[in-house]
Amino acid sequence: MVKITDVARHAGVSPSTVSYALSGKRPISEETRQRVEDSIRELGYRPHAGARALASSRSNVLALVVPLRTGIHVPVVMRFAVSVVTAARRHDHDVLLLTQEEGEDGLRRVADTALVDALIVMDVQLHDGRLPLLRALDRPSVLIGFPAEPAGLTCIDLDFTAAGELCVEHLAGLGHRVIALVGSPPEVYVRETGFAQRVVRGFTAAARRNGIVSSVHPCGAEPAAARRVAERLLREQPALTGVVVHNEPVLEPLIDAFEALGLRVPGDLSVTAICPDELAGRVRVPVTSIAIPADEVGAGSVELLMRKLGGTAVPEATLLPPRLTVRESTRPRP
Amino acid sequence: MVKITDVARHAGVSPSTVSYALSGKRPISEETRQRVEDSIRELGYRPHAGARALASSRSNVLALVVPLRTGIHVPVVMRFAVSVVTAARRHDHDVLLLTQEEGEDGLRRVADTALVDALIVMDVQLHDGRLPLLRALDRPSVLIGFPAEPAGLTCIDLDFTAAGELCVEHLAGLGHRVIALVGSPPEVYVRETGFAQRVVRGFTAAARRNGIVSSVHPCGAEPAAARRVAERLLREQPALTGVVVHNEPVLEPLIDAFEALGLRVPGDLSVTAICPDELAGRVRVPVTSIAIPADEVGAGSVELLMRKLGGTAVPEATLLPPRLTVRESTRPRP
DNA sequence: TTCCCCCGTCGAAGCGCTTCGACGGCGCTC
DNA sequence: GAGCGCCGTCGAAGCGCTTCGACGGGGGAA
Repeated sequence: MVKITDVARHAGVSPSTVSYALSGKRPISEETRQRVEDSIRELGYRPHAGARALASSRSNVLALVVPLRTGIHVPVVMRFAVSVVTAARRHDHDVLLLTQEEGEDGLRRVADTALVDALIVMDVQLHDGRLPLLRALDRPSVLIGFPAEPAGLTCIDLDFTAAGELCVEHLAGLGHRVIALVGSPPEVYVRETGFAQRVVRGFTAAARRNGIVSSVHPCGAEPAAARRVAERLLREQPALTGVVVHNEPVLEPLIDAFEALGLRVPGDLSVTAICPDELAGRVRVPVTSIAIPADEVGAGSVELLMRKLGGTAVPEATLLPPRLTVRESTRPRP
Repeated sequence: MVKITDVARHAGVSPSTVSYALSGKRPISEETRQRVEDSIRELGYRPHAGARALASSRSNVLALVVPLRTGIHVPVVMRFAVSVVTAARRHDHDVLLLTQEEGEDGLRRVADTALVDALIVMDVQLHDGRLPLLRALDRPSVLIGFPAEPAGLTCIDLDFTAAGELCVEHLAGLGHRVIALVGSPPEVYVRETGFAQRVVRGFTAAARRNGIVSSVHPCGAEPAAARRVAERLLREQPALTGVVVHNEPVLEPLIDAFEALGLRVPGDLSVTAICPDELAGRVRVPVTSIAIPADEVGAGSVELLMRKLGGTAVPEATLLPPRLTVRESTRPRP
């Protein structure tokens, strides 16, 4: 293994000069820096991560806690994870993967052993047991999602309330007067996952504001559940002309079910969704939708952490505004 | 921060004794160990990961490279990742997440900086550019999947050839004489991803051996592609009574498409799949399937790495035997 | 011309842990 | 009863890096 002293000797400088040339924490003449860089390249020097972490008390590693519960859409989680890794690399950091399963102990462990400098926690519940720990930890953290009481924490997410509202406004603008929200699986609401409830709140508020008849229907992730919901909607809301879907795996089956029941999309029924663009565009009838901005959220959470690590204050709440993309599944009320 | 010297002082022993009590690398009297453990608990001591890594030249971190290409089923990737993390934790290791995007440089970086002790690489291509690097690296690695030339490497995966065969044998045993394989998206074959081609090979060989008329059909991941394949099969193979599906997202849409074309499953058509059990059981007609043993593969890859890190020799190839679970989608030929 | 300051560099002191050699003391063996 | 060996523990030497204080020399100000 080639170490910093080897580079120093080869470049004819002291180890500290090599270190400063690398970190830029003190001025180094252009000429010396060049020599050092040449030596580094020539010898293939790579600083030892552990030694660096020990001396600088910075590991340059971020912890990412991913959820593995039922009812959450795995591809979205993966997109978050990938964007976090990519953004972290841009800041010369790596990402340690933790599963929800390890829970609080895992968080405490990686923080206390100084394995990581900071933490990103996904899938936050409204009353999440990890919140006190995160507040108490001596390391910065960012939550993807909002708990009921976010004071003292840093949170980032799509503004799901506004997303629910925006879907309704869009349908209202097209003249629809009776609409329904097909939501996440029941267990997601039972767990009090913030984002699902926020969609409901936005949806309901906007409907009331627009004098629209509305109803909310949690729905399992299986096609059969979608069919049941579709049948029930037709039965109970015969005047229905607009549907908002917040449940990825069920989007296409639901449209199929409506069509099987004789309702054309968008002819008889306008459908909007809150889901990844990729999914919305891939459905048989491309669906007007609000994207889950996984990349922005992932990159944003890393950005926030970097600022906190740098000692800069950051806002406690970062809500990304929803953007609605009109596709072929919505149309003015006939 | 409480360090090992604090614990030592508190327990009335030397730091090295604390270290040995923790690692068990030298005998420590039961009484002393007890005192040390009490002190550790009382003071809330956590060894500093960087210091440990520096002194022991072991970081207790594994690198996991996850794919993010199109055509591979994300939930399966996630299951692998989670099982790797879980297994790693059982061996007191953590997992660093790398994306394919970083490529060879990322692998070299985490290995050379001693950030990780060993590497797990998923989604290996038949002629993967990373293979020479992995062979040259001074750190052990395990591939999930098999390249064309696995000599000098350690690989683990489901025996996809045997899986393809087993599906055919099952259908043959039920009397089916004309069968088709609906495979992964075309790009997966173009990339020469080992597992997809192995299924084809096993499928074809077993069909020939059993005197069965067979055909292979790559298929995109969208429902529309499934419908096209279903129509084409009916047109070109009117005598078809058995289908093997190796394409997760398309499994249910394909069955729907067959039924829409008037073919009942399993009445007119027997269907088997190679896919996660979770998916197979969730389809409207629960599908006879061979599971992707993500947990065994993930845990197995960690186990192999641990043995390699321990200096034990391990087999170059570990092929997990396929297990077929009979559900409701297969039936003797009418 | 002199003084001061700052730029660029060096040396040394750790960061917190592991590990190796050493060393008492006890129980055996012969 | 003397000696050998082993068990349990200690002390010290690093592991490879960062960082702090120090210092020589050159340029600008007075």
